[in-house]
Amino acid sequence: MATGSIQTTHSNGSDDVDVPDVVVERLPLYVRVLTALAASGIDMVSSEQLGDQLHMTPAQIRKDLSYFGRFGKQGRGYNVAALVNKLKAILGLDRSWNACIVGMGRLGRAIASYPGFAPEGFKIVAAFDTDQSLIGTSVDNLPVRSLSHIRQAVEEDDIAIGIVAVPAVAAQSVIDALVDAGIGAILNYAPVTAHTPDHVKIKNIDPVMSLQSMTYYLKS
Amino acid sequence: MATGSIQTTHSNGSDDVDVPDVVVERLPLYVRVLTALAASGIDMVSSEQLGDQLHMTPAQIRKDLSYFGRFGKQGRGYNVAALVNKLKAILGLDRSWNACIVGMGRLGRAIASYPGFAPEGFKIVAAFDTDQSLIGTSVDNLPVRSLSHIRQAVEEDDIAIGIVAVPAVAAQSVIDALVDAGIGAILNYAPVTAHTPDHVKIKNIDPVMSLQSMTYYLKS
DNA sequence: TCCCGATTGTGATATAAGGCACACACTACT
DNA sequence: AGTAGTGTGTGCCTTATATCACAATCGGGA
Repeated sequence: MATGSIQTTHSNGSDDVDVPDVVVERLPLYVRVLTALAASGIDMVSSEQLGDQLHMTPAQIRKDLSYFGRFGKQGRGYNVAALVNKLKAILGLDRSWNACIVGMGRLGRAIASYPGFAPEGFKIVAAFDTDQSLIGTSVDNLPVRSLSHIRQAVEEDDIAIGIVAVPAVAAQSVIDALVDAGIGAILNYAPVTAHTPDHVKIKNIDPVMSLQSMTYYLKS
Repeated sequence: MATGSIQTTHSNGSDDVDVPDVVVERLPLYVRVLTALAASGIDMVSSEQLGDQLHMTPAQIRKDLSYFGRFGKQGRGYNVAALVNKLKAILGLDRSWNACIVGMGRLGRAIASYPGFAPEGFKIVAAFDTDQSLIGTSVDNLPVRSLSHIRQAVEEDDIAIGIVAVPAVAAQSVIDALVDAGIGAILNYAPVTAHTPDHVKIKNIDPVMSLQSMTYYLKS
């Protein structure tokens, strides 16, 4: 089970082992504030300043960063531009990624035309559905194809990410198909607890569930 | 800081203290699978069966439930219908909740016309924007009003939840306005780390950030 | 009625995450 | 060059979360 692990803290190169998921999930947050700081002309920042912005303790930020190297200078803090570049490289955000959407109903179309992905390097290059009346149509110049073409498309277009926007009942089989086609990560909008093999990351977007847990605190 | 807390495990009534957030966040998951089980005619379920479906250990499910009471029977498991009702009551899902949307751009309109909220008891009863060219228009029979009317609307329409779909730069001030108007929970779609006072829950929906953390595992 | 197989609820234990606090490093100023 | 001030990186401790494992309890069949 638990692998005896040494946290080698080399300053360069990619990580050696076992960075906790929670840490990885915070990195995009750091990238975001750092990018904003850079845009406003700030070029040096301390973990305390970052902590103020993010409502975290400075120690947590320093420790998170220390999983990947030594990026700061004592007495000075972090160079904003350098750190943002390092973090982007660590996250693999120094390149662009191709994604496909499965499910071109109302939700899928909204996602396809969401303008927030492209500027961050996520390109939606293919769209699939099983509904014959949708296949052949286009959404924002993106032709909707039959789901049966997915395997071929993943290879040809180097698609690493699948976005699932199908009804709950269809979700697991679509996810299986994506996994089978060789996709590496899935963003799932369907309200189901889907299963993937360990080598395929999956994250769920579920506004209803978010609301359903917040009401607990409302019914004071 | 930490309140010396006794975990009173009364079977009835609402909780007394301090249930961890992680536990509350899992409850909607339980509600969902239990509802599905009920729909397929199953009326008794064990923690092991639930664990299989949700990919969790049975012990975790039992312990989560034990924060709120004793719902199972030894040797038999849980009565599906009874448990789902209990959990819904605990989460405050045995009633409906009114919500408003702020920001009626592309994203706000997509959220407003998303058909998934109403069946779960979340009613979007008001929409706001600051853009004069949007105010007065309607989205799915929902009139878009000036943000300056928010306080009045929250009181008159008993709005407990605010959904934020404005650009990043405007988000914090909109959130402040919602807090000020007396809202109790916020679902934030803007890509910012927003701050609220302790008594106002906030949850973020951010597909881009989800993608940005998954790429870490892709860049093998 | 009594016993057997099943499954809960929960104290105790293990693991994971977070925070503290300080030695060390770097800059600037005299 | 020496010194004061600042802020990192990290060992150690605290807190939070997950899991184990077992006594207590239930229903059903002999």
